Amino acid sequence: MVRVRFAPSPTGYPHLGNIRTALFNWAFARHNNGVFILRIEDTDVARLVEGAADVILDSLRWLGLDWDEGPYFQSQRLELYHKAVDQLLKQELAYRCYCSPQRLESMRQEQMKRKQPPGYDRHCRNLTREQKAEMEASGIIPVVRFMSPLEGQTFFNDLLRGQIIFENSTLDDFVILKSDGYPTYHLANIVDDHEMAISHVLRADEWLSSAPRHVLLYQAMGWQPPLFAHLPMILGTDRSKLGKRHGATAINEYQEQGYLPEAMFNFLVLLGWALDDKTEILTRDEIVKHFSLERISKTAAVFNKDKLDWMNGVYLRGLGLEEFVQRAMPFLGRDLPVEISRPLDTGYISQFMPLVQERARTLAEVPQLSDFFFVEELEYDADLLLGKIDKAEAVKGLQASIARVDGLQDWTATSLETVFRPLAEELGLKTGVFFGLLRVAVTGRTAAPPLFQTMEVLGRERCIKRLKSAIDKLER
RNA sequence: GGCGCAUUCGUCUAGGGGUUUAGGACACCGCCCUCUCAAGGCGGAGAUCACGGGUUCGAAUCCCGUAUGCGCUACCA
Repeated sequence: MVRVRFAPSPTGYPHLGNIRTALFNWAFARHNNGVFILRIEDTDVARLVEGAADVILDSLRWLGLDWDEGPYFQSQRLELYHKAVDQLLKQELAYRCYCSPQRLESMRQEQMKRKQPPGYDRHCRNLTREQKAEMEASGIIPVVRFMSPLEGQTFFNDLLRGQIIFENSTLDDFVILKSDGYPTYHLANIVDDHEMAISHVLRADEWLSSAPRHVLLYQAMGWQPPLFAHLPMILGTDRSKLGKRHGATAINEYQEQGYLPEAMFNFLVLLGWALDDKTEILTRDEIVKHFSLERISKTAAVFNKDKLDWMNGVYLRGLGLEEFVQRAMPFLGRDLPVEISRPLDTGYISQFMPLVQERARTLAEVPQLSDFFFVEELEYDADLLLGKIDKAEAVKGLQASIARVDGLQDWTATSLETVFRPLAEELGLKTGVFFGLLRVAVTGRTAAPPLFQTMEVLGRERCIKRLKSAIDKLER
């Protein structure tokens, strides 16, 4: 039975890398009809970020990474860890350490200065009974350290990278229980993974170095360790570990920026995993069907926003009109100028959304792509009207247009086109130039959806008003 | 500094000894379509597969070194 877990710590908002790890775990579980467990590793009271756990849960829900068990909170399972610590203490596989943070700090400084590998000097490892009693009496609250073997090797088989071997002499006596009574990651992690019968630990590469500690702890507890696979990391553009200085990294920011969860899902799975030599767009079902550890790459991946944008556009265009409108609505409400009265008219919006849908790469672009459909007064620089023609020609063209269109029988894209094409010729203007003039007059910009379709949606009244206002602008 | 992992176009990747003149995608450039933009179609440029040694009839693919990058080296996860 495959049982995997995603075990984030609520010390910050989940970034792309965290979520990609969650995604791989989820996909692995679903592919194997296994169980996906969510566990919040909130053992660092000092760095805990208010609300982070909720953001983590929301982000997972947003991407549809549903969990079968949990969320468990380690802060509510302290007895479990204390029990393990007691066992290790009793077996003399761990010991209390009374060293002050100051002593540890100066020890490290000294080691650095001498270019020695930093690590706990095992000062408290061999305290005499009397010394221990003395320390206890002094009122110092100790930490508990694991008694690492001084020689030999610790090894395990990483599912992705093969046999990994560490010299025990390079390991120090790491802390397993802090003085505030909370366990460290290392201890809590192995206790819970054992307790929850985790079969595979799929976690980021950054944990590889501490894996031998975990193996040692499993051995000390007399437990069978799970299988390990250390996943490649996701790096920033500068190839370093993802962090705040890389701009938007928290997954919820992408939601706010108008990325579709299904696009994000697809994009993220391809950061470190590939189906074959050409498939880029995969449905969630296809991913579940084909996902396998063997096809996970071993090298860290740089996050490429351009490709995400492209992929999001693909998904956006694949949406049905109604679906697209529904998804775009919150963004229109949020970003359209405040003067535009709400609630927005869905019927009207649905008329031009097909035009916008083809052009948007994110939902957040929808408002700026379509604001001229809403706004009463267009604001633009009159010079835009004068692309390749002079003022007189422009005014003449606009006046002729108004005259021609004022009494037009039916106001549709096709009928408008049959009016304006000949008019361009009459005016001696290339269609590109003439239509460009009209486009600016009607939309206030040089790049917009097809002119006549736009005019049809805008309606006669509004179009004529805008043509007139363009003349005003020129003559002002 | 020590330990560990990694190294194929700018980026994401395919490749698991001969089928490779190293394939695809994003981005980039050009052409087509076209009222602009976008989308789409076609084409192009872009990787001496980090480097150096082996093994082999034959290596991007296996082995060993070197270099570089990243990670860890906390009473953080």
